[in-house]
Amino acid sequence: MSEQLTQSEENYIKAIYSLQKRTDGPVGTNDLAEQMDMKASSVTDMIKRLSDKSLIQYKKYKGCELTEKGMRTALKLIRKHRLWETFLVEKLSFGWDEVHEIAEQLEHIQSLKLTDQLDKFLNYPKFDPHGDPIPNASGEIQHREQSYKLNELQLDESAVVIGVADSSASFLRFLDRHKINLGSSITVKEVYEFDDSREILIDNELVSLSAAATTKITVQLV
Amino acid sequence: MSEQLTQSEENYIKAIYSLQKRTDGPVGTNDLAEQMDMKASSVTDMIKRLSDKSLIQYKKYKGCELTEKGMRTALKLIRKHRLWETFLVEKLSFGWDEVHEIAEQLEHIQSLKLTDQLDKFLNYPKFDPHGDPIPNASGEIQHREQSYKLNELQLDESAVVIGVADSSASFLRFLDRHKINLGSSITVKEVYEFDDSREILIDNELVSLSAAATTKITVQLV
DNA sequence: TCTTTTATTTAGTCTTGTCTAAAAATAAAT
DNA sequence: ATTTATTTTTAGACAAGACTAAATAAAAGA
Repeated sequence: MSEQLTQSEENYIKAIYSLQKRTDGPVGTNDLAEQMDMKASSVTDMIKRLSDKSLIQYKKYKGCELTEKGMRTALKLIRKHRLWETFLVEKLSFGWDEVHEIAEQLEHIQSLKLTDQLDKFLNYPKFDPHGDPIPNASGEIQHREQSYKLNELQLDESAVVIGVADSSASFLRFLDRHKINLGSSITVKEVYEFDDSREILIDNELVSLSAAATTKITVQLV
Repeated sequence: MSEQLTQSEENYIKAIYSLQKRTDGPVGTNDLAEQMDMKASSVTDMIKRLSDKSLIQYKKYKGCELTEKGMRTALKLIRKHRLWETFLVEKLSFGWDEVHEIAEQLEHIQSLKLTDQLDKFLNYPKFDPHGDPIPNASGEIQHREQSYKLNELQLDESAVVIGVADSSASFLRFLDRHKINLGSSITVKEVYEFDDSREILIDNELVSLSAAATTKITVQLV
């Protein structure tokens, strides 16, 4: 059925997926090159290979887009990545800032059964440790109800943390040190207009968060 | 400290380790080529690379042997392989005939912490699902007490199965179908001299095993 | 010992995936 | 609309890791 892809090909597919989702429309060679941390010429080469395998649709100078097949491939990879991250955090007690790199390797392991058994072992989680949805075995993604960024909340509104918009190790460590986790309940206790920073009540403790921080924290009203 | 090896290099190291253990002495290029399912010329190339990285000691036309450093590398790989096999069987309910291939991929994942956390999660197992010893974090292997092959047992002797000398899927399926597992208690109820086959009592059931089968089953007397 | 066989290495080619430098196409600006 | 700037592609090179075919060293036999 699906011919084996190299790790490199898989990485390109994932990058195209995420750029495509972000900008909605064809992905440019330079943007892809930046995302992959590679030179544009290398990207052109790979784009041709992926196009030959009909994983993407590609017109010279016009950027590329995932085909249906490419989309399925991307979702499988994302599924694996997020399941492994969940495993690492929940079963092997890794911090959520430590798992990305390792999951980046684990997502390339080839075995449908492995993925599905892992899913079962973790009890079919719907969201990973960063709050991102995990596609199920058919590639379907469970979408969240209306969510907000923490900086959109007004005085005295309460919410629960469901995700982060920045998975850099530095930001995740920042959250850890402020005891902010997935599932944490928070209440806005003060909004300072001059810099849009907020005082947040979390676990009976008051912390002050800059706008730079609150724009990266996704919450759902309660 | 230890520079990153490619998967290919790691596979060669493992193959050299196992041949070296089997024959005790320098490993010939052709033997290695056969083990790796590759051509001798390719092996010569790789041997040079590994020698440059001082993982093996190599004299032209004289075969190769792992250095201390190469030995440590091999033991780390074997540790990872066997821990993953244990994980797959014990936590993800794989059959012991299904795990080798997947562990072959998982053993290349780079993260010391991952390996050690996995070890802890599995409660520091000393032996893998095939009865092979798992090196600890320092590369030390716990050796078994005196063990025998099942074909060496005489009438009415009892023992417990601790390993197999053939990990082919076909043989492991054979064991599964005869309900022979690691830890199974067995008693020899009959020895037929003409073909050296045996009747074995296992779980209150009598099964007949050919010499071909019994020579591949490792047991410890009880 | 000389010769034949076998094991090993060398030389040269191929593919994948990267690069640099240069050319060509598209987009932006005057 | 013509020039300038940007983006993308092409051409050619290189390293890793495999191959085939040919050469050479070592081992075995007569």
